[in-house]
Amino acid sequence: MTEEHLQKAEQLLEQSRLRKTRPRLEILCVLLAADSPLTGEQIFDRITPASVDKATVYRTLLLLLRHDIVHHAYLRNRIRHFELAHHCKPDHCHPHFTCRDCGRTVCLYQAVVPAVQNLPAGYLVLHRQTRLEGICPNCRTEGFGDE
Amino acid sequence: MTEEHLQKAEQLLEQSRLRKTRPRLEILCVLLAADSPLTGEQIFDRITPASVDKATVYRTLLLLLRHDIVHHAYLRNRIRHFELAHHCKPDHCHPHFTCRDCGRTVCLYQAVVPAVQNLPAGYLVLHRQTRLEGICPNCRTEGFGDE
DNA sequence: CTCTTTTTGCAAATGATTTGCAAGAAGAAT
DNA sequence: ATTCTTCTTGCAAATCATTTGCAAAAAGAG
Repeated sequence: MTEEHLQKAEQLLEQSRLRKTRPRLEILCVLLAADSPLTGEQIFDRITPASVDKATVYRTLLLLLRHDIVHHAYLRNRIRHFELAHHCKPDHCHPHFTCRDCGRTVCLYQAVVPAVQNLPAGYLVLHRQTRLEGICPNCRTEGFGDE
Repeated sequence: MTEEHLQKAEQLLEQSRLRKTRPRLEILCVLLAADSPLTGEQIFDRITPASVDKATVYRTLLLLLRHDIVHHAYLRNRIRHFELAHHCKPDHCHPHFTCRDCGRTVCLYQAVVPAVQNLPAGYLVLHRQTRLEGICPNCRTEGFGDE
């Protein structure tokens, strides 16, 4: 929990006029330090041990979700993953790539998702989400070792 | 459970060399008759009452998933939705549209999803999934009534 | 510093999905 | 058709992520 993250966390709460409490700051700092979406459990584990209850973690994530400070996605299984909404445009999130080999998920911030073509008339799209599945660069090169 | 669906269901099981059992046929018929992805619970409810155990429904769906006869997606909440893989190409499913108003999800079979642009080098994409959220034509026109 | 309103911790509840296990079908072999 | 072996099912109980009730504790206003 660096000083820089802490300040950013406070700023995020201020912007939404939310009280600055210990659990909220802890959770935001964890998310600020993360480089991929995390589950509630993972967030709980990364918080200063036992300083925040798990129920509070989930409750807080729901709050942050309502204030659009974090976004969530179901990446692989039925477990929800959370990440800061930083890199998301109002109408769509960056795509998520999940590796079938190592199971890791990465956010592809720089990738561009073109609009869906040939949409039937009458649908108003407010939000888009793209999930990619495959083999990550890491796992692809690893195979070469023993062939 | 029409005769036509029953035949199609048997055919699907044959193709994967799976035993034709009562629960499997029932479940496939439900999915063949559905026009949108269904949850395990919904499938259970639509089956001839009490003829199949709920655990069997889930177990069977997992089996069909492994044989690529059905696909699944998390559409709104943590609940899994299942549908026949019929309309899916090997590398991607049709997009799903979920209405924020009525909550219904529809499959947009005719929509075209362009490939993601500017993907970082080294990623091998095997599967794509697109989720759209917004207002459906039905809910959009409904608003005009009382304004 | 007091007071009012939110939040939190703790424990227990939920609810979708899984799993263990013995009884019951499917399909192959006889 | 009957037997046999293997795969499936039903039932009940277990999981596990997530929620919820409630009284105690903290935040921020006055």
